[in-house]
Amino acid sequence: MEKVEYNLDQVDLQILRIMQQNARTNNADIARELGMAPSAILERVKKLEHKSVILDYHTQINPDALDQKMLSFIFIKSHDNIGDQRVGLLLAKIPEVLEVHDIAGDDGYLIKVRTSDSGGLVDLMRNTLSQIDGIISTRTTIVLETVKESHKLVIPNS
Amino acid sequence: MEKVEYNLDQVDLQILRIMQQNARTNNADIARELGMAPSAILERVKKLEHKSVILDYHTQINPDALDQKMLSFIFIKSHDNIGDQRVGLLLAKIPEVLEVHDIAGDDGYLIKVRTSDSGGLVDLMRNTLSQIDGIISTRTTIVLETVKESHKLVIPNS
DNA sequence: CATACCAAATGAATATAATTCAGAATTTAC
DNA sequence: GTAAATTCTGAATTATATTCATTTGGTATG
Repeated sequence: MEKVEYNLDQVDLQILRIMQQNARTNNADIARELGMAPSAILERVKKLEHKSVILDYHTQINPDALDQKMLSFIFIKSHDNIGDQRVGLLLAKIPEVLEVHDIAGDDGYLIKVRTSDSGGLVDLMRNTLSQIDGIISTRTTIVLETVKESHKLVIPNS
Repeated sequence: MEKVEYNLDQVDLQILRIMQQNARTNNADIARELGMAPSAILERVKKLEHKSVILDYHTQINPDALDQKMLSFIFIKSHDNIGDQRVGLLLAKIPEVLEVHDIAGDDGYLIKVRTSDSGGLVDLMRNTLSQIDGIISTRTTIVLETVKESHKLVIPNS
């Protein structure tokens, strides 16, 4: 783990707040909102990108529109030891697997998976997960309905 | 549930693919890449927004930089009946609660929570969750490390 | 088939925004 | 305090967004 200093000031936080709300807000608008020159904002945004404060600009697409109506969470018990993430890294390579979290307690992972339907989930488990050596067991939780799905972090006021 | 036709053609899918990769890719670049006029792309993007195919443009911020190092998933058993989501909606209002999923089987919810540290999590559970009437029990899963966290859907080739 | 119709694309014109950079202002470190 | 570094401004240039009249292509219809 590297020690990194992020050192965000008030203006940085405001920029992040605006861009987290809408990643396509343009420089000029941000500048107007903060009462600064667009060039200053541009520099700051680039710096935030370089410092890996901003990781990505992402378009959230309606899963229904792409016929990915099914969401599931799967707990996976593995033979991975502490510090080893072989199984985790293999899971991460699967496109339908959106998230892979190494969790405490159970020497296992929690993964988030999107498929078209239950058939797609079964296929994934039969054809892909079963190919991964080191998986001991799985426990699947099916999402009936998503009430909230945000990626917006709480940005401190100061 | 409304019946909606999304009717995405090849060009739409390509646009989505590009924009999912980088939400800040500009119109002109997309147009160049697809060999079309920028104005045509603009129209399509606006239509995708109106049709709610594109839901949001979101900046993914490094949680460490905002001192939100702790990620947890909490299973919540509630008194909500089928079709009722009172507890779910209350959970959704909590800013630290990024996701709320109504899950099958347990008449409960799975929520994703980001806090600064374990103290922040304890605070949240003591001060906020405990205020919600109808929660029967909680089971917390702590994330040691996130191996993958993507929001990119699998976009079909055709 | 010809015609009308609709949806979507082009391309030119205009309005805005991004980007660069020199110089001024501010902050930081000693 | 002062030098060095950082950040800001504002003007100039380049590039992009946006609008819109016109064209194109597909499809239904008499």
